[in-house]
Amino acid sequence: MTDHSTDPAGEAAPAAPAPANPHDRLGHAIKRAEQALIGEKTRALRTVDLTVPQYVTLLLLQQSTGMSGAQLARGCMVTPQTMTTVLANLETKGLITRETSSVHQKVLVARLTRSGHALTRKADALARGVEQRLTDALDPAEQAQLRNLLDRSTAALRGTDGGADRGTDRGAD
Amino acid sequence: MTDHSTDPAGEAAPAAPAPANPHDRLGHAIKRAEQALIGEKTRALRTVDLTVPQYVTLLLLQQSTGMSGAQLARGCMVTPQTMTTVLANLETKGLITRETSSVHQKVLVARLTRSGHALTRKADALARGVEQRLTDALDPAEQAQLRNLLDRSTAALRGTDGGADRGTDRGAD
DNA sequence: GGCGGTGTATCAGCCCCCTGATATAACGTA
DNA sequence: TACGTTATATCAGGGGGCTGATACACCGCC
Repeated sequence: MTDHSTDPAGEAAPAAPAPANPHDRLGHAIKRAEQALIGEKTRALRTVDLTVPQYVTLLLLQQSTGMSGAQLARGCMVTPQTMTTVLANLETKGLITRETSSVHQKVLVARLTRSGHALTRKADALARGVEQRLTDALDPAEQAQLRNLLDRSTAALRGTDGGADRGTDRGAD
Repeated sequence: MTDHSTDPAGEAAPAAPAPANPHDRLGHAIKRAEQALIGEKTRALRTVDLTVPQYVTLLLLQQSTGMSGAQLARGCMVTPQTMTTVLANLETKGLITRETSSVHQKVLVARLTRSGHALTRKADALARGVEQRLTDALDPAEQAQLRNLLDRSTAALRGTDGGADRGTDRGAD
């Protein structure tokens, strides 16, 4: 949209609408990168009518079929409740089937259907395309550097010093 | 928690529950860092009964009062629809007031109330505490490096070469 | 003066994600 | 065998985010 200088809420905003952030937080850069990543992936996957969580779940199932909902939740780093709805949506689409485990009456294991396999391959190609933009923009040394810095940031954020528990420990990837 | 080796869905999962990811994507590191960041901020802000989007909105209003919903949406990088619900929740809490702009009948401008100002200061202190963990873990050179790599990643992801529009162009921060 | 484009706000519907609570199945141990 | 622990799945409720669609106000142009 470029920008519109009409600014109809004019009676305030003494400086600019987005003034130079006094706390130009490093966290903001992380957030923007993640937002760009998930946004582009969402756009790419929309062409096959999949959301990002749905795609990640399918990918996990392609790698090792017959996982339970709880396993998938851990693998996708979401709560079991969230995975329940994702799986329900995937089943509605006919991409997976769920049946009780042969070794545990309570467990529902999920498997890709034929069309689920096909769509997963298509979706993965699309998602890799987005990821490719990252690896194209950074040389291998920079990629390693970025990964290192991010991992250290993650560790620092997750406390390890705070002492308190992490609530639902979904971080135990 | 830790891990349980029972693995009741056993009839599948030929390898481990979370097999070494064949595509050990860089994007995953970004996602994890952002998830840790927002998770810790959420935890910190819960003590003052605020969500992250609510806090960001308050912070924007503190910096320049009287912004419209659309301006706030752009500043927070969310859609106007989302901002509508955030503002409604903030108004219910008595932290902001909204009134029609003097220059545009259609526009509702938001202002912090007295308690809104007070809570924003408290919340900002909490959020800064989380951000502090980042700056403590990385020396200044590394921080600059991380910011640089993230910004380049964001730019690469957002295309600038893809040519297509970005859908709702909320990226115009 | 009428008209369309732009900006704004909001409703509706859907998905994701969380916390909290509940119910059931398998396992280990007394 | 009875009991408690663990893991599982699911329901209920709420916040947030998106797209799509609708409605109103302003502005500029004809």
